[in-house]
Amino acid sequence: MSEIITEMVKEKINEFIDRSKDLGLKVTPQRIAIYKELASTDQHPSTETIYKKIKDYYPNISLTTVYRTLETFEKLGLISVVNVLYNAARYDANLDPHNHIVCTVCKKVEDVYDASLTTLDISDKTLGEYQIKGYSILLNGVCKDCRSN
Amino acid sequence: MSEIITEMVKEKINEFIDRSKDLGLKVTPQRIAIYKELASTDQHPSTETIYKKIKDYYPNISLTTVYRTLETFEKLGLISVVNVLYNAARYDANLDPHNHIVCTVCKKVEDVYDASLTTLDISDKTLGEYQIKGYSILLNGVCKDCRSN
DNA sequence: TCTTTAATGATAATGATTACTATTTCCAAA
DNA sequence: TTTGGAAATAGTAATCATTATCATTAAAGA
Ligand SMILES: [Mn+2]
Ligand SMILES: [Mn+2]
Ligand SMILES: [Zn+2]
Ligand SMILES: [Zn+2]
Repeated sequence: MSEIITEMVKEKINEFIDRSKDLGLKVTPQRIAIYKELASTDQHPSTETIYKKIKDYYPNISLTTVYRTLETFEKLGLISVVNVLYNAARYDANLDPHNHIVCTVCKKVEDVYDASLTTLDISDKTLGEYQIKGYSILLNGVCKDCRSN
Repeated sequence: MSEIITEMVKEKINEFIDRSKDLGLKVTPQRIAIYKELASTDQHPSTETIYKKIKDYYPNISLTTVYRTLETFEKLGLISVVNVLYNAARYDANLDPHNHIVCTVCKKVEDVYDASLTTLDISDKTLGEYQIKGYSILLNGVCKDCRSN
């Protein structure tokens, strides 16, 4: 299992490197580390969380670099921001169509795959004044752990 | 028109006062001012914006009070938070079922009334592990002004 | 009116993010 | 393979939004 994940992550990193080159982004060890951490989890980590993980094996990476890099990746569409909480931004390297649910108690963010939520027809509905680009659905509830607490 | 809005707002304020009493909240001039500003607009203002408006006629109101009061109102369900941007929280006194669209350029937030978006069946779908409370849909696009720019 | 307790205002503290700048490093061209 | 220069990084200071603290004030029931 962990082997398979590692292989998948390796693939993703290679794709990431290719895309970086296409985009004219320099491929640095920091950027690879940041992308790798994000691609290795489905936890939607914050900047700080990613920073701490990398610190373990790359002790002199700068928090500033992590902030800047995540922002760069996001602007270029290499990753996405999961805008869920009112404090820290949470990131996601998974670009497959999906939505998220947040536990209102422990603030955990999990993926929700449901075709009926990713295929809403919003083209003509809504405000005619807007040129609609997309939408995101954020569900909220209480997770199993927090219910049994 | 402006007369009619004023009447509607007056009504809302009276309802707000009644609800406050029911909830055991003290009715203070600060609270009335904050609720009034929020009930008078469809712009989804931030704390800072509300604070500045009130300052004009109530110069010694404290920014802290505005923060604290909006949080109190939100916790009690008197208003809602529109979680759209990554910086400041935006509030809404309009509790009718509706969603929001953000202009990705100017960050304006507008209401979207569309029954098909407010009546999604999320009860059984999604993660069985969660006890679902609700959902919010955030559309994004470019507004008319920003397209003609 | 009096009393109690919640609410407020002033200010300090915190947490997340951004700005700045000197130094380093990627990488394309020679 | 070297090398020049632009891009990226690290370290630090600054900023912005929000929260904590605490002494003072005021709403509202007795
Ligand atoms: Mn996700
Ligand atoms: Mn609204
Ligand atoms: Zn939970
Ligand atoms: Zn706009």
